[in-house]
Amino acid sequence: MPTIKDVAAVAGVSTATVSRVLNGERVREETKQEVISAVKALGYRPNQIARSLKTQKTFSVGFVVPKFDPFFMQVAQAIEYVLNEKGYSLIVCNSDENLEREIGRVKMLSQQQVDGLLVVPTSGTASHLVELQQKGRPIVLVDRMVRDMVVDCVLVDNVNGAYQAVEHLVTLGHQRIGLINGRLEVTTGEERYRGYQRVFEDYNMPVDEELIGIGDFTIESGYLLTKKLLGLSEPPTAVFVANYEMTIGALTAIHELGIRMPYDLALVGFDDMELTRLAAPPLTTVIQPMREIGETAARLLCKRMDGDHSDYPQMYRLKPELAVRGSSDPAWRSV
Amino acid sequence: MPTIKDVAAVAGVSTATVSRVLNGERVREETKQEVISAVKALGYRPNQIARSLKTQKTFSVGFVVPKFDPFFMQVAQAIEYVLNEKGYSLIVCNSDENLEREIGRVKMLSQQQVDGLLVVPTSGTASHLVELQQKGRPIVLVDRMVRDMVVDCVLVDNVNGAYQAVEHLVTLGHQRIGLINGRLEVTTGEERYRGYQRVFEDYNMPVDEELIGIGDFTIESGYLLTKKLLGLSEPPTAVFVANYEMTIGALTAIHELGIRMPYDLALVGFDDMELTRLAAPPLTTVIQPMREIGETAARLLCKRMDGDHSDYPQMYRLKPELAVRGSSDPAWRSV
DNA sequence: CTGAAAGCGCTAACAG
DNA sequence: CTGTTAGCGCTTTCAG
Repeated sequence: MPTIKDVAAVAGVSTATVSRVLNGERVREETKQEVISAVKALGYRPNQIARSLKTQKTFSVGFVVPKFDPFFMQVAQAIEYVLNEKGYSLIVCNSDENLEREIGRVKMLSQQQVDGLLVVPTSGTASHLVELQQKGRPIVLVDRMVRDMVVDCVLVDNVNGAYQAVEHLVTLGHQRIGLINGRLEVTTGEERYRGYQRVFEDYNMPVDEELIGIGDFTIESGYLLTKKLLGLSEPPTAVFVANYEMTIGALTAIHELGIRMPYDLALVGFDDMELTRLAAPPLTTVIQPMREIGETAARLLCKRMDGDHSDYPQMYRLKPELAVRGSSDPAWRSV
Repeated sequence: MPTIKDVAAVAGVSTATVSRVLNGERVREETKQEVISAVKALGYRPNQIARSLKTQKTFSVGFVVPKFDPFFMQVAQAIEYVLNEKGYSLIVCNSDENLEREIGRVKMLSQQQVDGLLVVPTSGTASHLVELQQKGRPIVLVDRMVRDMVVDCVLVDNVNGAYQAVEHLVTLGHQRIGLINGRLEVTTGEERYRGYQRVFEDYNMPVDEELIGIGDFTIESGYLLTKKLLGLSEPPTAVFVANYEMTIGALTAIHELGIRMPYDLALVGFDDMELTRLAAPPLTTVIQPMREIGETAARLLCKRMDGDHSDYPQMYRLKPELAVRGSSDPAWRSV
């Protein structure tokens, strides 16, 4: 691999001049051309590592997700797109919904000297993030928050999303409405739970604790909790499932039990993936703006990496939207 | 951020000694302890960039995918897992099924000095990859091949997968079998096409070109091609759809047209995602071993990065498996 | 076993 | 406008 020295030698100039040409600084047109042809002749490409060491800028950012699932990957795609526009590359890491691993990944990214970090935190603990932050690396939390940390974040209004979902079920006349949710330490879990509760408050209905299932946002746990709820002596007539993976699990259980939606059970799920419209019947879901989440987070991070610290800390609360379809509404008809 | 110098100063030793401790070389136990406590006291973390510059090893590898879709992300997850075990981090890039972008991403990764590269090539052109390869960077192609390049690759036996799918349909008595496929320049497209053809050869049946739809592996094109096939004066009685995204598109069209599977139309799709078992009826699909693809590719790359060039070039052809379910087989019953 | 010193490839003052 | 020079933070001979 040729270095800047080789280029300088071939072009008959100093390395400084080559560097200037490479970085678009003013250089006499003639010498510039010589440098350029030397670069071409050698097939030279600047070594980003060396550049980074000097400039303290790596043009890479990390994104730590709890899972490579469709939701986070859609967000990742949007992030990657925005970042690449600005010359950054994205290092995607999987924390596996496990704090130990999350800490490991963050540490690794930190040592790789990423210019910024996007994290979907696995739990409420934040010390490893705070540490990084204090070293001056911009961090933006995505989709989930942590307590005890002042930090930029891009979130969805989960309370509102859950509220819309459950209120919709109430409006349809349901009283016994089950909730299938993830761990409450995860802010999305806690917020969706709050949205659920709030509907009961507002409509002055009692909450039956028996109908509240707490799992871990996986397909498996959605499946198990649904089975459990439907096996109660007085099963719910409607269920709200608080994320995509659990929705898949719930559907599996429902299919298995031969339960017909929306007649035997009305269901509102979460996230608008392909599955949603293709299921039979099509699923009523709370749609999260995945693309917008990613773009917003990436732009905010870029702003911070550019040294613009205005309005810190900034918190976005993007609005989810309820799409009513056949799984909840007997009157629903395809367009 | 403290540097190795600071640690050396605090510990009262030279930077060389600190480096030795950090890298596990033999150092007198006593001095070692002093270094360790200095490291802790300062919260020191080695700068991977500086280390990389010296050692010519970045402990990062790139993965270029045509899309952040479920199939590639499952593969990515497996890759990430294996790589992280060995201390590497994974930079995931999206070529958007576009050669220009692919070249851009590869160039970026090359400048980031990744230690190795995993690529799902967008097209048959390979010059940008050959170039990198000649610079001594290990490359492993994943899922797709390119012509005119001697390179390690981890592929699926697509001919066989398609063959199984189509033969299954023939066995069920179908004669007019549609094919919904991606571009033939993409090797997976070409191979699945060949598997389709081969069944017709082997069973001595004529291929009706009218029933062959060539799209681009997207949901949209799966949708359009399905509509087109089903709108023929003599529509097929069965369809084989050659990837997951197109399968989703096909299902959308089928639902829209109110066609009942498997009675009006038998369908075999590709890839075993959640959707598969939850669709009504459950989908017969060709299952690709996504996890194995990722693990195999990652291990092979690691081997190359470790300097082991035995059996070069190595080509894996992992075996897909046909899962027969209700969308093709009237006799199918859920377990 | 440890330290001094060179240098990985590049950029950025500072001179000229 | 261009060259010289001094590092960025780390590893690695080579001496001691």
